[in-house]
Amino acid sequence: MPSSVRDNSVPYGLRRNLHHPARGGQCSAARAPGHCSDLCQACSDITLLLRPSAMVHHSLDTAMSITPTTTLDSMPTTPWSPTNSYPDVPMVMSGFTSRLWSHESQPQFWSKYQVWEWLQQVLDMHQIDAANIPFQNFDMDGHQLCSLSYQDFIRAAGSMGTILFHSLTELKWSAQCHAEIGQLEVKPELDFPCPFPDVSYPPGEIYDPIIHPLAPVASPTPSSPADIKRSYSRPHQVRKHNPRGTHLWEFIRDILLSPERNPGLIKWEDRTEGVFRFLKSEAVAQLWGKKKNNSSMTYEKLSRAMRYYYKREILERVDGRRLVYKFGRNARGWRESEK
DNA sequence: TACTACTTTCCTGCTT
DNA sequence: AAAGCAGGAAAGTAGT
Repeated sequence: MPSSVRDNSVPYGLRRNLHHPARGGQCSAARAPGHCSDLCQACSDITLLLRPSAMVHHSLDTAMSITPTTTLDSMPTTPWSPTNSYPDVPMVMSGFTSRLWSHESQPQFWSKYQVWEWLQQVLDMHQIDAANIPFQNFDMDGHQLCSLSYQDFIRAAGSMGTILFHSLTELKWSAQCHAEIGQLEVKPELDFPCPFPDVSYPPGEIYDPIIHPLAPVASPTPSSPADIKRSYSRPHQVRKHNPRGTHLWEFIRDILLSPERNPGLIKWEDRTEGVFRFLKSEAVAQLWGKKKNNSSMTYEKLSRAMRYYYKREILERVDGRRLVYKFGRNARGWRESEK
């Protein structure tokens, strides 16, 4: 239908139902967040994602006082990584329990070794040369690390201090989010004041795995601190310019690779085969819309874009399963071996 | 400015 | 009945 004859004064969801009488009554809030007086699932999901302020303040107040249970010399029994911190289990909000956010994933409980791992992974994520960070200044465990102020980070790591502080803050935030997520009061709020003035996102902005790629997913875990230092010897790498910004499939991929920042949105169905499923389809669409500054983004539109990827073999069809997609031969960066 | 790649919007028909 | 999938068509957006 030519756009000239489209009735754009009527929301598409309603227009569609007008054209499609079988579709009356779907929640239009998913298509127009903030305009729904009754809570629907999508609104609730978004709220959970966008409303961390209370949790964060609580996190900052209380996290520091937690007594570490690890010693300086204790070594982790398992490598610290988002993948093994988050087993492939359903991660819907309501079912999110503390077993998915174990002590070893909380910065407060890190050993000295884990602090170094974190340093390495932040550097990997930002492709920063290790020479930029004086490791001797971070010869401490997680409890001590968490007690550092922003200024302490600046003193310890110079310009890198901001990145490190930012990363640690997010991890503490995540830890607290996950600890409290089950008790979280659900309200239809879409904006929140940024809790970290020194490292703030723009007002109302939510975590974006592309803009803020702080989740440590970049590299294999070294077997020792010595390996960590050796791995830093490579020259500083420059990110490949992506003139179009992040594509949808990359956005989806990065959510999958950073589940601790977007719990319960998308989950791997088959990690090895690249099969994944949307758990909160409208929430993902809202997140994508937020990134594209498009408040009217819906899963319906997002899924159309996803279907275009079939032709380009960035995605493959998964027949007979709703909300399930599979990375295709032209998708890059999702395999564990590619990290 | 034109071209291009990619995404978004709208739609119908169908399936789950 | 509602939600999701498939895919055509066209418009919008942004980089070159």
